[in-house]
Amino acid sequence: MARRTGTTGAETAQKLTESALTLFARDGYAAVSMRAIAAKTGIQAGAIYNHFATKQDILKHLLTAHMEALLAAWEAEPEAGTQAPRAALEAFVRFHVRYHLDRHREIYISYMELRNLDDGNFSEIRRMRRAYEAIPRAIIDRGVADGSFSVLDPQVTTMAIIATLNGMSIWYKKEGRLSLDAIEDLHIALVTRMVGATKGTADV
Amino acid sequence: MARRTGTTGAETAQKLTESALTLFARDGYAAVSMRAIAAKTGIQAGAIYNHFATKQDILKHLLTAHMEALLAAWEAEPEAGTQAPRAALEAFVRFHVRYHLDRHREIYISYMELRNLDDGNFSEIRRMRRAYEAIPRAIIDRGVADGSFSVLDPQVTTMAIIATLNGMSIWYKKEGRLSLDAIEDLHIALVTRMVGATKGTADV
Amino acid sequence: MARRTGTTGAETAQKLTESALTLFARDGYAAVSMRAIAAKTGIQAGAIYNHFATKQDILKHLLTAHMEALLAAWEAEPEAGTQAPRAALEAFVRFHVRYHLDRHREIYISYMELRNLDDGNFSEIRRMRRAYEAIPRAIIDRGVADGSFSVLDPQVTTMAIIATLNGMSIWYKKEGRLSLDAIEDLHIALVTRMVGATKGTADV
Amino acid sequence: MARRTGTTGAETAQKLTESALTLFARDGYAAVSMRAIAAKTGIQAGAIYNHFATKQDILKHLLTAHMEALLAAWEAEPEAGTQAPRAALEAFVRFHVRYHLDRHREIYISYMELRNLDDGNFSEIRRMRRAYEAIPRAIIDRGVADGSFSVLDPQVTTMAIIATLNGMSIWYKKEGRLSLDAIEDLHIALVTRMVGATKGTADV
DNA sequence: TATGAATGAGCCTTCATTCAT
DNA sequence: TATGAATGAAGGCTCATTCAT
Repeated sequence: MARRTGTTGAETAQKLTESALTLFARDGYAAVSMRAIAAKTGIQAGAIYNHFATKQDILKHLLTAHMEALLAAWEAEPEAGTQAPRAALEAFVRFHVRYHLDRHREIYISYMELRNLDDGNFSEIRRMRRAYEAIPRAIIDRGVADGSFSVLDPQVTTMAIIATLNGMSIWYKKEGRLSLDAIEDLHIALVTRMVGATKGTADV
Repeated sequence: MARRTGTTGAETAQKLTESALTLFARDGYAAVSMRAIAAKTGIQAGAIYNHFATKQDILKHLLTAHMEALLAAWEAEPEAGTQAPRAALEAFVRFHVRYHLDRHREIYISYMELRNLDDGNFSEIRRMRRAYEAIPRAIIDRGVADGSFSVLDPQVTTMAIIATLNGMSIWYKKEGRLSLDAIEDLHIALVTRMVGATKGTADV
Repeated sequence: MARRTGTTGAETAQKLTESALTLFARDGYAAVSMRAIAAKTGIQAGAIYNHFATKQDILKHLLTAHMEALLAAWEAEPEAGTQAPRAALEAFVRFHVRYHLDRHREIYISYMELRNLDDGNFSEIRRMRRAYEAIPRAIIDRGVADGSFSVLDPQVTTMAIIATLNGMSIWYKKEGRLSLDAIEDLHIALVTRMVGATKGTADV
Repeated sequence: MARRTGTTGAETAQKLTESALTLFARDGYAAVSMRAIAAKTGIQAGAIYNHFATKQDILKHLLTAHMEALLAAWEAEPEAGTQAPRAALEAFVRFHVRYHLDRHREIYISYMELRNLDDGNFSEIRRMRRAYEAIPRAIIDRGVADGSFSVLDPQVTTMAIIATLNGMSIWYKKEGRLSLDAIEDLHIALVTRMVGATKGTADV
């Protein structure tokens, strides 16, 4: 029939992305049907196409929006990237932990659904992901350069830090044993050790 | 329309698991069709059912076989778990790195396809995975107890180590910049730092 | 790829039941494919699922609709069940013959496809069938009670009458040797004899 | 592998027909797979083809064997067809009831699975069935000719008798309310009435 | 914008049958 | 004769997508 009174296209689109995010994270992109997304949203499958051209577009939108917001959020951090390496790394860890606290689903599909992106979309997301990974890498490089850090291999160390932080973003539950503050402190300590920080405030 | 001369069932079953492993790792369980597995194996889709009852069974077999072999391999390690914490952790890292060197696909699907397992199968795999994760955890606990290690939280540290090692297992390519020996050394160093090892031979 | 101009869902559903009825009656439920039903209806197989959830549902619908209509038609008969036994039995035979005249297929699948119903559906149809068979049984009981009929066993007599009438419904063809009136008269005579009617108008 | 010691082909073939008879009667020809027949027999599906060329052949064999045995059994009846109409009809009913007592399955598939026969097989079975139906028809004709019976239409009466007897063969259970003798007597009485027998012993 | 009906492709699985062993 | 592995076709059903309304 027609639009239900009081709803707007933007609202529907927003609800659709929310539904898709939940379902993709829970069941995986390939296992989620357009009908399932529509049902969770309270509309029929055909109506999705008023908002997204394809199922692929929904995934792309989810991942792009997440990465863009993530990068923008880091940019918005006060003094992002301007601090001394030790403080910068600590700030990055804190930022990552806090930013992903309510974004389990986003970070999960960001790593699980990459292979379901079409080539072009994949490249775009990979570019953004690399931009994000470049943040800790740059901090490490600066730390190595000024002697704050001592690492055997900056790239491997970066990968290990990213893996540790992403892993945590997935398993961490607010209701769990550890508070957010504790999680932050633990990971700052871990990361500090991984880079072989030799001086500064947060020594563990 | 019958068996081709010279073939046996065991051969076909083996080829099927190999095909499925490759395809599941590349495209994901849900995106791989029985026809695709059959085609890669050189048979018709229907013939798969002489070897596996369902598509789900193939996945289960792949994951179970991998986890069983992994646990058995660790058990077969000389002095597994009997060494001092520092040496034991080093041995574990070395084992993990070497064991997974040619098993990108297995470790990948072990983490990516868990959600595609039926409930019963999922529980079984999770149990085995926890058994594997208990290995570094036990080493850490021993190290904390005897003062070899200093960690803020043994569980979080274990998770971080697992995440680091698994991440590496996925991105590492033999033809890449780093040799296997280098990868081993780098990760031993990283993990040693993560546990705050305070004494012993492998200090970095 | 969408609805063809001028068609409606109700029309398609109606055509589907008609197609299924014909095919089930001719080839049997198990031997008829959804594709065959769709083809006879002029749509693709997948479109059937906009109207029926499963193949089983089509069969259930066919049988339920038939039995409901049959029972409702008897209820709608003037003086249904209020006449004297002899007249009531005659009315029932006449009703059965006339009602099934154009319903060869319905009565055929009602007896042939019962075993292809799922348990729940089977029970429901059996209940309705028993309600229909209770009609002649009640008449016979009344006739026995008031001395109009003389039967050795009311239940066996009822079964024999039902078998006779259903058999006729299946082999009778309008274009055949016998007119509808003749068929009616012949079966009234047969049934009258079967119940050992001892008095009344329709004596043969 | 090879033949299991102590079994012969004839034994296997016999067990196969028994399995098929049970399964066809219970689930219908189309719903029974060669694998199901093999499993019930204790062999693999492929081995069936040492005994029957096709699934269709099994059905044909079942129906042909049943009809041949039925006709032969009637031929073997003492004085078959030589008695006076009244006695002959009584003998036929008695024969039919007794012969089918342990042959629910045979008579059931004889009526249910006709449509699953290929054209040639169908014709052959129909010919035999007609030969069987000709038996009561001939008796009726003789009875009408000599004044023992009074029927409005011999063909319709024959069909009604066949329908009554077949129906009984299907619903009758040995453990039920009625003994075999009672069933015989009841049906002799019913059939006697249906043909309007005017004189003779078995008057009811 | 949304619905509901349709398409055409594809999916997992089953099946009758064949044949090397 | 029997097994076990294979084929090729088909079956019920789902799906992304389209489009008249």
